[in-house]
Amino acid sequence: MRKTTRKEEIIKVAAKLFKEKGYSAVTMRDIAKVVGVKAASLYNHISSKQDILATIIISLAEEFTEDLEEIQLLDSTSLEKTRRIIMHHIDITHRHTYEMAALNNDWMHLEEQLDYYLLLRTAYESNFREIIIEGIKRKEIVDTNPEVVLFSVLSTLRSLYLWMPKKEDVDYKEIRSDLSRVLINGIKR
Amino acid sequence: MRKTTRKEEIIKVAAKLFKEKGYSAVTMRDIAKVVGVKAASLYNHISSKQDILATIIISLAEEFTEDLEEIQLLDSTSLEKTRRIIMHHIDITHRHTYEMAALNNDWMHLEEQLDYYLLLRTAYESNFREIIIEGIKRKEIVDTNPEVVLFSVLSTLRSLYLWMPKKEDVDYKEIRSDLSRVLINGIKR
DNA sequence: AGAAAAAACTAACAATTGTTAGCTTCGTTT
DNA sequence: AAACGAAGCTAACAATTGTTAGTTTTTTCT
Repeated sequence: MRKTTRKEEIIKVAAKLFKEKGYSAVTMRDIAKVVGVKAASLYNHISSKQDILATIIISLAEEFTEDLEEIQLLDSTSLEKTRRIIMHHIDITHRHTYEMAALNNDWMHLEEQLDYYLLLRTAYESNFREIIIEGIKRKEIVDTNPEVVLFSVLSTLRSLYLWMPKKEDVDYKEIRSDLSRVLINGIKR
Repeated sequence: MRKTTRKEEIIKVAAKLFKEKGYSAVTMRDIAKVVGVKAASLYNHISSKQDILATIIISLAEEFTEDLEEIQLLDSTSLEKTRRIIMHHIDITHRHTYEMAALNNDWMHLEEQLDYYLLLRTAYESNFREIIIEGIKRKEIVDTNPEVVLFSVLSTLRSLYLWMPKKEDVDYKEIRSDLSRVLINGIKR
């Protein structure tokens, strides 16, 4: 049982608020109020508002990158690799629901780290696209514009954070199996 | 050929900026600069920043509502109704790409009109859900949690605005047929 | 051409923003 | 008990925000 530091608490609170109103609409005073502290006190733990955003987004983006690199090395069919990407995506979203909102909606407010983030994102999409193209070649995946296949899967996964928390009544593993089935059905040949 | 009024121009420029940075991060001075005018001059045409946002979101939400009500009255299978919803959604996004971003990301910044917007959205989702449930009953749609089916389709459609403008090279009608095929494949029995 | 209306401008406002400086309080270690 | 560092506080700052008032320019209509 790790004890969460104040810094981690601030970042978690910030992520939750960013999800509700977006980075720009959240003030340091908003974050401080939820943490139970004055705004100036936050600066004993973090160096800037921008720093909070970058921490949230970059660590999440790196987790996605690592997962995908691992999957690429597997000796599996393209469809199986795609299924694993979907599963990982659902798992990460389940663990980091608020952070996913920032990743999706507030990345353009990154400053120093913007280029690095875009690099990670582009690489992720390229690698996923390659898997899909390979799957189409091997006749595992339906012969449709690969861009459309990539988009239809990825956009659903990326929106999952909006929907995940509302459905705690529905079992998480049930969602995972139902959703991956629907997504795979859409693209398998 | 209707001549676009200054008010319409302001709203269009605002929508484009809202898409790029989000409502909260866009200032009246940003909008004014693109229009080619001083910020104070905007107020000869619109009554507030909030008014711009509400105009964008509510008119789009009402268009979705009207389309869906029309589809509900049709004497078709559930799968055919779903196919039409998908087509309409793609068409609207094609015509109002920037506005879709505000609808998706900035609705929470509505004030007076927030409740009305939520009413429209809830009704839209309920009506769509009913069509899906009916389709599952009639064994046209795969027997999966209807919430998952609804979400997987709707989240892809709602993200389309992010992707539509990049792919002007791909023919719009080709996207429409490819994407609707993938989505329908995912859910049909 | 001249009047009226529409739309632009300048200047300013009150509020809110992220952040810093300097000081105090608390818990821990010696 | 004394000393120290971590983490809180108050007060303030310079910049930016949406918006208004008052004035001037431009367009429209007779």
